[in-house]
Amino acid sequence: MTAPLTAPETASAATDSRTDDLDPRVEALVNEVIGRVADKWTMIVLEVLTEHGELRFTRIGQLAGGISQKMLTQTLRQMERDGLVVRTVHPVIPPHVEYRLTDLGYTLSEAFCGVWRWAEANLERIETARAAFDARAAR
Amino acid sequence: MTAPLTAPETASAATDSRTDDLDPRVEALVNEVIGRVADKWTMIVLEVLTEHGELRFTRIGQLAGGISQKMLTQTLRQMERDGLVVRTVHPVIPPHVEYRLTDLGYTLSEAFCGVWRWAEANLERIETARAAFDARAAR
DNA sequence: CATGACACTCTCTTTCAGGTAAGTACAAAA
DNA sequence: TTTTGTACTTACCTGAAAGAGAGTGTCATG
Repeated sequence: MTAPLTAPETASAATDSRTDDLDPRVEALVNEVIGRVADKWTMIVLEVLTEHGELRFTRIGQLAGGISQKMLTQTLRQMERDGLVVRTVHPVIPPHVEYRLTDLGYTLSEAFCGVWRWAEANLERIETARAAFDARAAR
Repeated sequence: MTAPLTAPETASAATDSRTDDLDPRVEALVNEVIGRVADKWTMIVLEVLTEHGELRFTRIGQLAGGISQKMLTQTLRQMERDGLVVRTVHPVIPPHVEYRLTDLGYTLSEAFCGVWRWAEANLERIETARAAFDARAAR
């Protein structure tokens, strides 16, 4: 048995090995939510909408840069489902659909801002660390 | 031409469509860093090490839950390379290797804490939104 | 001499995210 | 009548990620 690295459950079930520190199912949901939200395109769309306010489909695609229609639709749908954006359809002849962040979307955007700032602030440190590591490994 | 959704570059190169707000290459790097760091296993290992301090390989695997040795090694290597963890090898007979977060690792952990907290705080809102969306879509 | 402990490493196979390209619906404009 | 614009679907395909499972090196122990 070399696989998944399981904890020795045989030992004290009381002491436990701290598999859950807060809650069993909350942690799972939090992970799932983060997993979805930490998605590349979701983050980019979030940023685009944060900076430009209400936009329509094609425009978001342009501003996001390099996203396919398929992924854009998909991302937007998920975000709508999660309550991060509102989709407003104007029933006119050439379709006209607008997207904008909800309050929830904005708060998420702010939360991510911390990570974004961290990345910006520590870019150099990371590159230095990488260079050092690679140099060490080269031997 | 149905693909990648490009911006109309034909128009004023001066006005630009705000493809870069801060920096062309910095943004790319930031994205790359976030992409790596926002990885599922990286976040989990980060959390485990934040909460338990210095740990050895197998123990991290147990605490992370469900990670394969392969992914654990890979994740840990990347984190080491990026300067997020230090790997200490004690050259004894059955190998003994310990991992702990660097200062950089801690700061990242803190930055992520914001997102984590956001997820915890808004779980219900998200679930409600999803339920509402699914109900609407069911028609 | 076989076994076990520990931290990997290697290979094989499956899964799936995401890209490409084409199609749909509808009406107004050319 | 063909084209245009807009916001999507749908079908197909591929490369990369990740999981399973076995193998490696080393020495102490039984």
